[in-house]
Amino acid sequence: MNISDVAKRTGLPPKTIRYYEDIGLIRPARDTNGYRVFQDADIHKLAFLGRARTLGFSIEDCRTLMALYEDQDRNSGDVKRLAQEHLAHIDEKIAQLQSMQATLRHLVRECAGDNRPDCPILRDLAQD
Amino acid sequence: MNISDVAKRTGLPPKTIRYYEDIGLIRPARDTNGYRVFQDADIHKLAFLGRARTLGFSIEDCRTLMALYEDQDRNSGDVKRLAQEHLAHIDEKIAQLQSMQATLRHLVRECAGDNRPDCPILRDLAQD
DNA sequence: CTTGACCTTCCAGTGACTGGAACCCCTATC
DNA sequence: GATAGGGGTTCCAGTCACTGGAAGGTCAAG
Repeated sequence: MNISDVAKRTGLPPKTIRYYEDIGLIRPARDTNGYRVFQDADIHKLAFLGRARTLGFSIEDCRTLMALYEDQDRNSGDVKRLAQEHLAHIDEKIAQLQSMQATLRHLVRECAGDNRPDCPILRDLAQD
Repeated sequence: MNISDVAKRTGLPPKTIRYYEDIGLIRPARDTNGYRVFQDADIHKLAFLGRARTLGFSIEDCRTLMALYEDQDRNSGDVKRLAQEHLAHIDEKIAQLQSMQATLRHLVRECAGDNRPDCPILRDLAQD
């Protein structure tokens, strides 16, 4: 299979697939003309990576997760720890964003949003 | 005032303050020795920028907000629109993160996290 | 006069792609 | 056989908002 077919199958853009090869996450074979040839195993790996990325794991986490996936002697504890750390990270980000959200919602509600210059949002930013 | 004092006062690292000058957000004066000399107005601007950044506004948004702040003839509607767009962005991010959070929480709960290889997290990623 | 803490500029790296240029390959059609 | 198009390839630069580090100038204290 060529790269654009794989892109359709996995939902990953060709550029991203090439990038993943670049950084050593996959190693597709090559045809005599230099084109990448993807086997089922490559597609499986890319799907795995895509799913891990949509769950927000970093590329380095993905690398680790793939290694664990391929290691028959892994400990599920290692996977769980990674996932828990990532989850903690996400919890933190959500909290930060929610704090921004609350402040912004409040300010937006206060602001008339008309053609006059008076603006509670700017007043807040300037901390009057 | 020198840069490290300003850093303490505003909570922004010296590197960031220099960067903000680089991209034209501030224009501090210079001493004869080449050192930056910060006036109250500069510090005020930096505080404004710092606050806007903690609310998650992009640098370009900050530039626009500062311009609006300094424009006596502004319309608060322009400020409000910017804030609303940004808020929508944040809402979206939160929703994404919460979806990841829900999935990860579930998977982490399912995973034994012991020394055996069986792992629901990896099973999910591989979409068995 | 030296030490150490400032300050300066400039360059490179971060993460995870993404856009674009320049070029090769393959098939179909005129 | 020429050409058009739709693939593929590599490589370089840019994104965003800093951050680290090197190399060097400046200043106050002892």
